Amino acid sequence: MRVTREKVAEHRRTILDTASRLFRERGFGDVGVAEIMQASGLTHGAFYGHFRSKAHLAEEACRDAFLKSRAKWNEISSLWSIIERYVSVRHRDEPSRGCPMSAFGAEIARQPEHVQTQYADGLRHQLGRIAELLPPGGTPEERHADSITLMASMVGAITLARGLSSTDPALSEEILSSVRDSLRRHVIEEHCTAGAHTQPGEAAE
Amino acid sequence: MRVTREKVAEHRRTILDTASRLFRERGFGDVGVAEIMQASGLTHGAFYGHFRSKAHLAEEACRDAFLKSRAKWNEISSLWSIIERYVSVRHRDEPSRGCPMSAFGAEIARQPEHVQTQYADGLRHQLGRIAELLPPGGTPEERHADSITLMASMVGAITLARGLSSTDPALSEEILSSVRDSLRRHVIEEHCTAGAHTQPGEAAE
DNA sequence: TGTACATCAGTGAACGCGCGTTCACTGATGTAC
DNA sequence: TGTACATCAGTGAACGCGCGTTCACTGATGTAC
Repeated sequence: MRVTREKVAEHRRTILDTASRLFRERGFGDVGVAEIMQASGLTHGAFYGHFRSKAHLAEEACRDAFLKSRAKWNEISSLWSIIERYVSVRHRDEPSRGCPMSAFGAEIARQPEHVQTQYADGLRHQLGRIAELLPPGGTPEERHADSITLMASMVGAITLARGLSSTDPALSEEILSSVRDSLRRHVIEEHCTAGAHTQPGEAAE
Repeated sequence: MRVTREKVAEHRRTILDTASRLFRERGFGDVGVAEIMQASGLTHGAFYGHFRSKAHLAEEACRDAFLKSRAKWNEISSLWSIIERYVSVRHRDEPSRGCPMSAFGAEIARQPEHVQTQYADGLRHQLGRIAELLPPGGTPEERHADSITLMASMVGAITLARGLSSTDPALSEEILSSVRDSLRRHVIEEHCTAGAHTQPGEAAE
């Protein structure tokens, strides 16, 4: 049965939100069109009125996940706050609401190129945001390189911590705290004029 | 037709090698039993004479991938050599012969628990090996924490670099070189007595 | 060492199942008068 | 504003396909004499 134009737009957004969430939680391959539609309160047949294919949905869902991530990061005004929230037990346990880079992991490299393009765009934006929040100092190239190493540490920490959360929760949390502490020291020592060159143990909050 | 006992053992090893390679290259979900058997020179029906199920093969393949990785790391006697080889274009482009941690990424957390257990065991061994190679100094806890942060950086770098290698190869290589340089500075400056406290730019090879 | 037979690794057809996708149909919405 | 009809979003059965797994069968291997 036909529905209002407003409902159509609403359904499309719901499908996109649901897909963005489920794909991050369980990957592109393990989530089917039927499941996404059912979780969106519709039947699978209606899917192709909204999206041309599952691959096209994956592309838009990837873009959507990065947009949501960007919105969060733009609301946070300090680098340490981003690190603290990213490298956390909460983020580890909620991939469906978390960063697409950590959620998609190795799988993104096996997706169609138009999906990978969304990933690349999103990643560049996140790196830019980190560079903005990096304490002043250094050339643009150095700041860019610092953003990259910081991002890699955060993604690696979440990836490893998630892989261990069921079978070795103690080591999983240790990974998060070790990387978090290391990044705190790094950000505070190397860039903040106030706390520069203090010993790791005495680093100020 | 029946084959010799030697052939049986050889077939099992071939299946395991092939699976270990294909799973790392394309993930557990995207590689089927039939494909593994065909690549091993057998028909799919023979599979269940060697393994109880695909999940059991996944467990053994995960274990096998870590054993191969450990063997490589044990042959390398310096931390910088491990970093240099791990955070490289070559490793990025050959996941099938590379580190299972970077290859499995987020997917490992969705595998059966007995597969995740192999992952946890393997990860602990790799961390131990890094701790052994870390320059002397610091408490065991500090050395353990250092191993973790180093491992996280390496895994994050390869994961991100692989996700970008098709759509933004320049940034992909930049990720590898930035993280590699950062780790070289970190390892040399903070631990090596000879090169301690030199400026990043003048750090010795 | 040679023969007769039991064992069993490998083959390939077949199983049920869930996947992405298509399509004839339904009935409420949007539109023309 | 009210009526008649064309439009089209959503439904659910059906499509071909590949998946993991099973099984009757084959024929070379291993073994008992």
